Amino acid sequence: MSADRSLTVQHNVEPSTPPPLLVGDGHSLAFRAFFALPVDNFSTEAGQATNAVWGFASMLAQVVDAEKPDHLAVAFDVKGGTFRNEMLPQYKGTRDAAPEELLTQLPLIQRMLTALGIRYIEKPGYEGDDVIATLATMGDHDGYHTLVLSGDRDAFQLIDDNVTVLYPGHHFKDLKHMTPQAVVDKYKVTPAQYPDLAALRGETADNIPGVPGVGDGFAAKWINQFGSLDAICEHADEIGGKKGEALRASIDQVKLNRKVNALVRDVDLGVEVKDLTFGNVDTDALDKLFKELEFGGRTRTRMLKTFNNGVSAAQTEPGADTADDESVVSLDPPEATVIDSPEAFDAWIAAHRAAVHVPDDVADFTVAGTDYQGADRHTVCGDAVNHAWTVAAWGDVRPGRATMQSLAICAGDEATVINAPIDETLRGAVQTFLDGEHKRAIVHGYKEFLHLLGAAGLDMDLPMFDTKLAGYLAEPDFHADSLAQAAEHFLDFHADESAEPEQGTLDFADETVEPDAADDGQPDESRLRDLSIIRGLAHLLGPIIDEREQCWLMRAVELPVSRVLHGMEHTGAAVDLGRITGIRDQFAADAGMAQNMAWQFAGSQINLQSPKQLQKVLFEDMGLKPTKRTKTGSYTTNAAALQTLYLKSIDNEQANGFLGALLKHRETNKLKQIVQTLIDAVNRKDTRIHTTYEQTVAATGRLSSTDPNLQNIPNRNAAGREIRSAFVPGEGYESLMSCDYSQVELRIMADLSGDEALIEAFRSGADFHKYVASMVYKVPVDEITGDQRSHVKAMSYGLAYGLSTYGLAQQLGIAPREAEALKNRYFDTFGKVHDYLESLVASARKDGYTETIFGRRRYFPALRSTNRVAREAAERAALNAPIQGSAADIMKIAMIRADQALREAGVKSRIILQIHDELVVEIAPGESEQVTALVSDAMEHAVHLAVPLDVSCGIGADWQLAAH
DNA sequence: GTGAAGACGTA
DNA sequence: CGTACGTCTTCACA
Repeated sequence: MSADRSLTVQHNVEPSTPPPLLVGDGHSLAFRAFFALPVDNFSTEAGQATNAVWGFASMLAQVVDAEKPDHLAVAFDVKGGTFRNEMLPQYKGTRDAAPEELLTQLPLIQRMLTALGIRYIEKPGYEGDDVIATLATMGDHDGYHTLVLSGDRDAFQLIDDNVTVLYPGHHFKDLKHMTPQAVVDKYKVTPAQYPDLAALRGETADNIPGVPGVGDGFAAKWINQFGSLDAICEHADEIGGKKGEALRASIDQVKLNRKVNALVRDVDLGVEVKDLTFGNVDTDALDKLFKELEFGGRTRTRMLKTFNNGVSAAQTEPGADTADDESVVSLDPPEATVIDSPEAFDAWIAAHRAAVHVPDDVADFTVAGTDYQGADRHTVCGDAVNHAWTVAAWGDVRPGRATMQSLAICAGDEATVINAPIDETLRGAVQTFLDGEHKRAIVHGYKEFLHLLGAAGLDMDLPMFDTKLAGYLAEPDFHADSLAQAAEHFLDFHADESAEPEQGTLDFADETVEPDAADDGQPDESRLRDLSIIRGLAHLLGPIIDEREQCWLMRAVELPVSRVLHGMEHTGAAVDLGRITGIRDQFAADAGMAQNMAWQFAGSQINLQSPKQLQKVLFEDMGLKPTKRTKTGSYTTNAAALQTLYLKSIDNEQANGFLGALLKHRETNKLKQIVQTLIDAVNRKDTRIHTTYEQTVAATGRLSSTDPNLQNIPNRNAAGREIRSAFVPGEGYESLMSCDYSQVELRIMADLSGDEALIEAFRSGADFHKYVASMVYKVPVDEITGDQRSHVKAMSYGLAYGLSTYGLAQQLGIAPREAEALKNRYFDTFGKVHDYLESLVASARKDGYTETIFGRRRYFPALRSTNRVAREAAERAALNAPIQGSAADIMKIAMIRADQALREAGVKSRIILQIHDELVVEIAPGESEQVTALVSDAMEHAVHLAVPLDVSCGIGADWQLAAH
């Protein structure tokens, strides 16, 4: 990670073209905004949804900022049918197909456009697309360069040298500039031919059927072969095969499609392009509207900045607004006082204590004695987040090498800054403050903060609120790498370049700092800004967390787990350097041998790590028949493919020999690389590896591990497992213990589904998979074959992933029909599991999100995608999220309980690693029995389910030997 | 130098 | 055509 990171600014690189005319497709934008933003977060007190309005404003502003048009208009559909309905009865004007909650927002959007001084145009009997086509044609005629902002591909027919369509990608942000060349590249036809292609293919979103079995590819092929749709129809008889047959069958439909998708370019709009200027916002109307919609001043400022020419937002900052708009928190940096004596510190705290109001019942929430079964999860932070101490520190947060540069405490609009090094007496004063006030403090990234504090000899018990964790709970699919990114995402606050931290200073918690960091004693402006950003985030996120009843999740689970993780990272895992370098050398030797052998067979020294070179050797030089393709269309050379090729090439001595050596090289070289990465990560001071656990990355609630990743150390085969023997107890410790949950996810499914048969399978205490197999196949347990057991096992595990029968068949090497039969038998036996899994997807579709046992949410906007692949992927993820997430919650609670139990027992043993369902504990001499009992109890009783949680523990002289 | 692609390690 | 991650190497680009 580098310290000198600059914000990436999107520049539109078209210096030669004049400022263009921008025409927006109002309906398409509103639709997009509606589905992109959760209604929950965007509704007025009265219940009016505002997500589409806000999203519309934000998207349009974004595009105007990027493209800087000098003329602007937005086209809308008009309610009721158009001429198209008469031609095609099932045709749905997009407007009539929209959900009610979106429709009520369209008038608000139009009101907003009027207030912003932007022309919107609608024409009865026509669609917005026709208006756009007409404007683009008029613009073309008048010499403008026109940009059409639309997510509707019908607009592609308008593209020429003077008309570009801005087509949103997966994220609205990455707009594709669709030029004639871009259309040809993507579809292999010209923009003018695009409607022909669309007519053949159909448009599922508009309920327009095309030729069955014909997609973009075939449509383009025919168009290029015959020149046009008309010509294709004339020569339909000459096209063979099923597709030709299908074409002839739907020829009338296709012709109709073509009529319907042709846009009208000469609607009488009663305006001229030159009149479509903008830049005069009616601030009174806008303020009135935004007040109704309960939009904050930040949105207002953004709108004025983009749409109000000449008049700066600051000048028109509303005076009347401030009275009724307490919701706006200033992001101006606080006034700072640098302090270097305990007396001054105490005085500053005393003087600012009055600005902090946190009710005792909020402050005194404690985890001790909390019932993790969730009897009382209705704790709230309420308004306290706006009246707390904001505490932050800056420096290098990497575990094992953390250093703190400065620390700041903020109350109200003022802050005190303490620069390192902190002398003994001042440190005492600060520690006293932290001990007394931690419950009234908000931070951003408690774990990172603890690393910084620790570097200065300080510590702080659980704070009241953590904006990093809150942001993660609010939106687990979004991940900010820095505080600045969080500010951008949640607060729409863009750090301007002049305020960029100067070289060497560092961010908050996520990056390293140059040793020569500026040290003039003056508080850095960007650090003070960080404080106000944290306050802004708390102000925004506090109510969201409260409203979703996730305050308990943050305070009783995430924050305590942060503290445990800090300890694990700080402690690190001890490594036997001699052993690990020996392992590395062995793998290196094996890999070298395999490489030489592969080179001999190949006859040249190709790079075995280059898929590209391998493709050439295997599929061109040796002429082997490829198995599968990668997503980009080239032939895969992955292990599965190589294995298949290897087995098929027994009679080809050269290929067979090469493939064997290549497979061997793949395996050993990978292991060598893994081991080398670990060696590089060993901290020379203590010969331990200090990983970093990311608590806000995995969307399901799991942790992840980086720098290095200690959650993917090989464990599946003997050679790889050997690496684990290099992890050993450190100085003063005698062994390692590994405890893991068996089948947690399946147990969660048993509990949540309430399936009596599956619950019984777990309660019986027998070999679980064998027992399930006997139920599925209806034969006694002792007659279950190895195949039956493994098939059922794969089925069980596949359930939680949304595994298809095809995938199951492939994995087990059986026929799809057999897999189908297995699935049917399985669900006959465990019917409630089936119903439960379906209900997960159904409720996600209905509510937009899934929830774990403890109320952790994940949102799935893609469930409403018209793209089948995307939608089905979302369905599988929605199925998996509550199961994987609940397992993650349970493990987090187990970690908190285990850590607490070890502390209370006063033992030296400590948790050092977590691998999703496994904990590794470093055991001090004489503590093994006691610690085994404490940790396994903490894990087994983390929650109470309808089935027992089974934990198995093992102890050994290294991690490998601790396996059980 | 940066980013995408491909590969592969874990639960 | 199975979820969730992180990291390495190569290769094409700036």
